[in-house]
Amino acid sequence: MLNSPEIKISTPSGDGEKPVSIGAHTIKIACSNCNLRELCMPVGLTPTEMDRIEEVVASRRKIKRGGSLFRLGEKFTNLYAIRTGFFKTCVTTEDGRDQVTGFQMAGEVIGLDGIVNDVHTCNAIALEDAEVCTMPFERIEELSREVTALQHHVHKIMSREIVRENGVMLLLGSMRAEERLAAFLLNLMQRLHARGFSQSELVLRMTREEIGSYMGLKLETVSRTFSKFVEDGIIEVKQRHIRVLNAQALRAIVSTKAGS
Amino acid sequence: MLNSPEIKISTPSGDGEKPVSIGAHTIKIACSNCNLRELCMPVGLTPTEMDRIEEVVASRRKIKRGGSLFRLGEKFTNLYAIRTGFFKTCVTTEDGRDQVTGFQMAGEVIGLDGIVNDVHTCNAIALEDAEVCTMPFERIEELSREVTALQHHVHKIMSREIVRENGVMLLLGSMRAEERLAAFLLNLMQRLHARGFSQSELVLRMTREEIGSYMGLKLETVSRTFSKFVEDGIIEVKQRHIRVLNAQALRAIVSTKAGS
DNA sequence: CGGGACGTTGACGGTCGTCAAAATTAGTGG
DNA sequence: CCACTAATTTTGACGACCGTCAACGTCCCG
Repeated sequence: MLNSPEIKISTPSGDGEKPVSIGAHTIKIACSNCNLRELCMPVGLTPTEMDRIEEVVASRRKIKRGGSLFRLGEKFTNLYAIRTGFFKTCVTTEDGRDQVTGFQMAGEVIGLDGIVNDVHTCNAIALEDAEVCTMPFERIEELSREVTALQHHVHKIMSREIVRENGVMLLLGSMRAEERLAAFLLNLMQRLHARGFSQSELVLRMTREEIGSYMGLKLETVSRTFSKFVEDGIIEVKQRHIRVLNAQALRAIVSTKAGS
Repeated sequence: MLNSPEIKISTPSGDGEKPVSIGAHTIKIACSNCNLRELCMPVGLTPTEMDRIEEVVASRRKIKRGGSLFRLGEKFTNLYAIRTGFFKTCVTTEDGRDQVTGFQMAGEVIGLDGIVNDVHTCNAIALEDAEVCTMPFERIEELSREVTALQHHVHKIMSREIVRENGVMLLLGSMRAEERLAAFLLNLMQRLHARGFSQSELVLRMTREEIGSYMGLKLETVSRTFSKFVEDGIIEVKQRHIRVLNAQALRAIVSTKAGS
């Protein structure tokens, strides 16, 4: 609902092979070695195609926690594949409104909003120290004219984002606070699990206020609702550490026809 | 906010050249003659490219009011360009929830949700008798490998949809009923105006309930809010006919920092 | 003319936002 | 390592906004 559920990589790993420093230089970027390739890249590529796609990945870039990958109004030139870390994207209006439009984690692609007008329409902020692969969009377009699998892949990534946003609209338009937050937790768990993390434990990288913004709620409501889940024995909360004791109960909350 | 605002075609027309029947057959589909081409098609094509793109448009299809163009769960094969008529797209869940995710009018492309998994994830329902151009997605992909302008165009259309949905999320997540409906009316007006219709008068093709679903409100709230706008002298309402008396007031309502 | 879909309006209540205060944690500099 | 401040979180009291339920009015179409 919040994210398409079919993503599941086969070789999960906590941190994976970092760009190891040998003396003064760093090992060449190599998607073929990257444990996230099944998330970022098309499957079933020939070695030749793989090589060519690696050329698209121009460089890596590190972002400190709180720093921005791109900002609203900046010229669009690159898409970014997240290697490590956690981002939020948010739109802001002149009158000071601010809306988190998504949270992105390793293996996800960020920056698609910039394509229409060659300008980014949202901010991408790192919620923890992060590293991204920079992919000049012009080169993606060039190469996807030649490598059909890449073309498909780009289309699917964009379509997936559209479908994800449809799910968020459903959530914002018709669910009550408990349902929204249950869906939110389930979605995070599912995505983290697909990356090899625990099914039941997770660490929130964002504040209650950011969760609230994403879910169309105030931070107090987020806090209260978490507290209620704790009372009901559904989760344990210790600051940003959350342990899900009863995932089935969360699923039941989401699919309760109430509210509407 | 609800739709990207930069679309503006230069040769608007009320109904345009329909597929005129001459005797038993219909005039060949010709994008080059279509008055909507500036909405559906890339600009600056060579005549050769234009010819090739016309081959992609396989056929036309008429949908009666209330009929569906595609349904949730159906196999995805085509994108559709709306020639005439008005559609809604909506997602439904097992537990009976229903959320309108967008309203589409002439010149807009519909069906992008199906690309990720080759299955449509929403329903597209005609709100009035409609006609669409059917564009097999495989052929779009083929041709956009060869015609760069088409490739750009496809990417922009998808990105535009992502940005539109970001706007809706902002609206659903942080605006109050009056703000939502003011934004809704302004958006419809802007899109209709770009198609050559009046700046100030519009006919709603959807029910209060459908507006409410899109905006995350109940139909009673929609009705009440319209009534309030009437009291305030901002609009006139006669059933589905709406005349905007004070667009500036609507804009002021949207950008009031109130609410969140 | 009559039935059904759609729209309007009122009364009432629930959910969630607002405001405020206190508790806990994180971050910073000595 | 500790003190101190800022940031985040929790909890409570209260009220506003909007949903719910209900009744009535209007339009459309056979």
